Amino acid sequence: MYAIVDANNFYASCERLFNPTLAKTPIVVLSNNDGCVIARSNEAKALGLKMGDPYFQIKHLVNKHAIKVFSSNYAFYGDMSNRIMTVLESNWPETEVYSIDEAFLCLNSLPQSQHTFFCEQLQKKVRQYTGIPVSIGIGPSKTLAKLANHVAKKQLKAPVFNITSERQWLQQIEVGDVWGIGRKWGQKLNRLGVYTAYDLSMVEARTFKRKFNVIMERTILELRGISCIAIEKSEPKKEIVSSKSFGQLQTEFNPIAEALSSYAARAVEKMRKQGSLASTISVFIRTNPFRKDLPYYSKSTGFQLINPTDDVRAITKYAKMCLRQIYRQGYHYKKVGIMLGELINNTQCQFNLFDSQSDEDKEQSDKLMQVLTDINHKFGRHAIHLAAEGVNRYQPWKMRSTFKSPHYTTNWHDIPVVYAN
DNA sequence: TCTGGGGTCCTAGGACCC
DNA sequence: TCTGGGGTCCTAGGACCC
Repeated sequence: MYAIVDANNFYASCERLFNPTLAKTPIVVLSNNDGCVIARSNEAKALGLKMGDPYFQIKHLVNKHAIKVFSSNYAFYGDMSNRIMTVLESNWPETEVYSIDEAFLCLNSLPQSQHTFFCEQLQKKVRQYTGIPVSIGIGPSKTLAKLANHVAKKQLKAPVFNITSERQWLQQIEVGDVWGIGRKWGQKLNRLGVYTAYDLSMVEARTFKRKFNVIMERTILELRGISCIAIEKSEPKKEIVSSKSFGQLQTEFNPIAEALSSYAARAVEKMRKQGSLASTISVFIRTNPFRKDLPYYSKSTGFQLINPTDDVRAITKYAKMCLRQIYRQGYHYKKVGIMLGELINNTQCQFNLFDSQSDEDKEQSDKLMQVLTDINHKFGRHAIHLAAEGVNRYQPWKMRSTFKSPHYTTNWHDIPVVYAN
């Protein structure tokens, strides 16, 4: 038996948390660069705003209905996420953090009769300790728990729903809303006469494995209540990507190299946090695919490192080498990014037989990197960085973030002040 | 003017091995 | 006429998730 805890309109709920006057106001949160809608409060959903709508296309609705708009504030959402996960983990041992706003619990060690009550208590506790409303779905497989959560939110408007003895709900759920069925598969299933979650649970699993793949077979079995996907403990990432669209299109090499250097630093930071070294590095660059009036260009390149490393100087140097290979003058670039791959544990590094780097070099690099990490941890990200990231205050490639809320919970200067009379 | 970022898994096909 | 059987590794592309 599984439960899935899923925050309601997570980013929108976070923005509301320190701004209670917005309790009834429609809210949307935009993606990086203030590009698309990625979160909506219930009021905004009711006004017909869709996930992924480009902001510039919905601006008229924003004005018409006085919708409150926020740029995404991941430092804030990430911190709220940690708080929620801490509440869950300290109240239940078998939890799996599944995404920034979701966690699975394995309930097998609790008697069936207590599942619903336990989750109701947990739901209240999260609300009380963090201020964020969550919904919990319960079922005999992860897929059914997700489905129960969907029913709780969309149909019942209830905080907790246990689908175990209420399987008739499967007939109410469109097959495209099933966890693991995306747009393409949803359409293909419709063409095969499968329209609801119930329909899918009744098809012959082996036939559909042939028509799709083994993931489809598992989803079918899971819908029947046969659990095929267990709780997974968090593994280190196998690859780490850092990329962003520019605030304005870029044509020159230098600002793009600056942006790339800053993403490289970000990628290294993430990689060092999980204790890995990169064995491969690749860089990609592309123009804006939506601009039909400008020539399109997209290219990537990369290479294998002889010595896996987590030294930001080395990785930045190699990244810029890659960029030099693929940069062409005359294009309007929209995005650049770096990918660190074949990550290995930094304690299991296999040294190269023909390694020219001495042990002292390595030791010094390790120490230097640790000092950088420590300084930035103490004085804030970016307190110290490579000059390659740029030293001018004006960075034309920086993303737009026009409507960003304060870092309420992660920055001393942004902590809200409350006056009591 | 304006359209996100970061991941994982699976399959097919080609190259290669004995 | 007829052309083995069994395997690994790599890559590209497509699908999915949040």
